[in-house]
Amino acid sequence: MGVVPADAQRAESTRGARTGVVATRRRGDALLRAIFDAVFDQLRSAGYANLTMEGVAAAAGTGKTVLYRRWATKEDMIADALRHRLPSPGAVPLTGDVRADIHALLRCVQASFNSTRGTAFQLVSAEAGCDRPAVRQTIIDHVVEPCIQLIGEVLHRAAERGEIRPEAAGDLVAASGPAMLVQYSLIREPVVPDAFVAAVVDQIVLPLTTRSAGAEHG
Amino acid sequence: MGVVPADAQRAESTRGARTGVVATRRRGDALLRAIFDAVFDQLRSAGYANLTMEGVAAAAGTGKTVLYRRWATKEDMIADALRHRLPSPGAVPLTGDVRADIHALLRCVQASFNSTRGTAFQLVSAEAGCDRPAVRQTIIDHVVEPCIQLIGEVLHRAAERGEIRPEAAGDLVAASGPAMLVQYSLIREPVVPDAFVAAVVDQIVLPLTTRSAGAEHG
DNA sequence: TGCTTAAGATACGGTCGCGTATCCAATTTG
DNA sequence: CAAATTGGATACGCGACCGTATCTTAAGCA
Repeated sequence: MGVVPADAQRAESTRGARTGVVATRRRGDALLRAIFDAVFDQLRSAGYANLTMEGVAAAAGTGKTVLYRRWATKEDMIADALRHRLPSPGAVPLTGDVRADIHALLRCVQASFNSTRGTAFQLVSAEAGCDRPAVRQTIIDHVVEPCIQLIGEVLHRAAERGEIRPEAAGDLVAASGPAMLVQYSLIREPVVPDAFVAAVVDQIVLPLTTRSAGAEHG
Repeated sequence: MGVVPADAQRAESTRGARTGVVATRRRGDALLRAIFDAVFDQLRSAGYANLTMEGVAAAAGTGKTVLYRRWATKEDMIADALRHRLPSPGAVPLTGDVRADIHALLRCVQASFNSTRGTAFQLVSAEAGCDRPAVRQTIIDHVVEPCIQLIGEVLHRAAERGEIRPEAAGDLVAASGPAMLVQYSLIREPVVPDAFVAAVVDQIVLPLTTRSAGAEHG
């Protein structure tokens, strides 16, 4: 073996069957993109618990070798995939309009689901409370915390301008928007629709900021 | 082998080291409780992805045999553990007082975290968006949906009595409380403190129900 | 065109966990 | 106390996946 005509096998290789193309060999970014697609594909179909390097390699139409050349562990690979796909809340331009800014920041959280095929929070919580939270922290640090933080700042400045009631500029209100999106992704379906984001802004976050609301509670 | 004195080994068995007791053999419910403790222990320390039957057996001070006598698969075992440990929202007595009832129902969601060592939502989302959500559905069906449902009814009746604004009796407001608790458990720490539940009631849910709130939005 | 780099197939030993079978001993039952 | 039951310890074959090594060949570059 090894002396057999290799081209015969090559003709019906896995990759050919997947793309339908005559097996053009990918490199660099194109390959990387295919791998990341495969990662989220696998997360979605098999779940985090059952994701394997071999499965990802097969889904990407490549070999384990290629993966191990880039990442030492499964966690590294996933964390890297996230870093490439997750949006950056810090890059969201803020206008000063409370409604628009909160909406923009929540769409950022929404994008973190949709850009990862709805698996982002699956990842966060697959390791929740676990002793070694490897992947989990990537998402929290990269998207959720910054978004809550920025929403908090938006609220705080609005409160200083007197646009909203001062009590609304607290941690809980700032966290309410992201919480609703997470909830939706977990309970309903992985991908959060635009309409839901808008509904959260108008029926949850903004109502909490209006002048008279909640004065008698607390 | 097999003819060696078995008592010599028995003296320093795993179970003895764990309980400090002279290895009294458990049965029925006592054994079941030890197994469920071990399940949540393992979920917490190793995570859902790394939970194994052998690990649970070892942690419970028993053998795989005992587990397989009761459950066919890992998922069955975990689902059963949940069914035994999760609170029943339907059993919460409702008084008619909006604040008290919502508080009671949210404490039920809180209890679903704390009674499972904070692993309940870890489980929900470990399989979020996955093709075969085995364990996930148990928690959603058993606690989260009923709680949201009941909160919705409480709000609805309060709206009919004119105690809260009618728009607040919608799905989003009903879901906001549980969403905040899930968020906390995932982002901050697995176990949700009492004070946080109270803060959610008074700073999020109730403010959303007050008369004037949010009239101009949406 | 020839050289260098990296893709991708394949094979391999090793480990881990699965699920079963087997046997022994502790409880419970009558 | 004898019988029936169930807990508990191994042992074992099996398959999946890991991580590495090897080799061929396509892609990019000078």
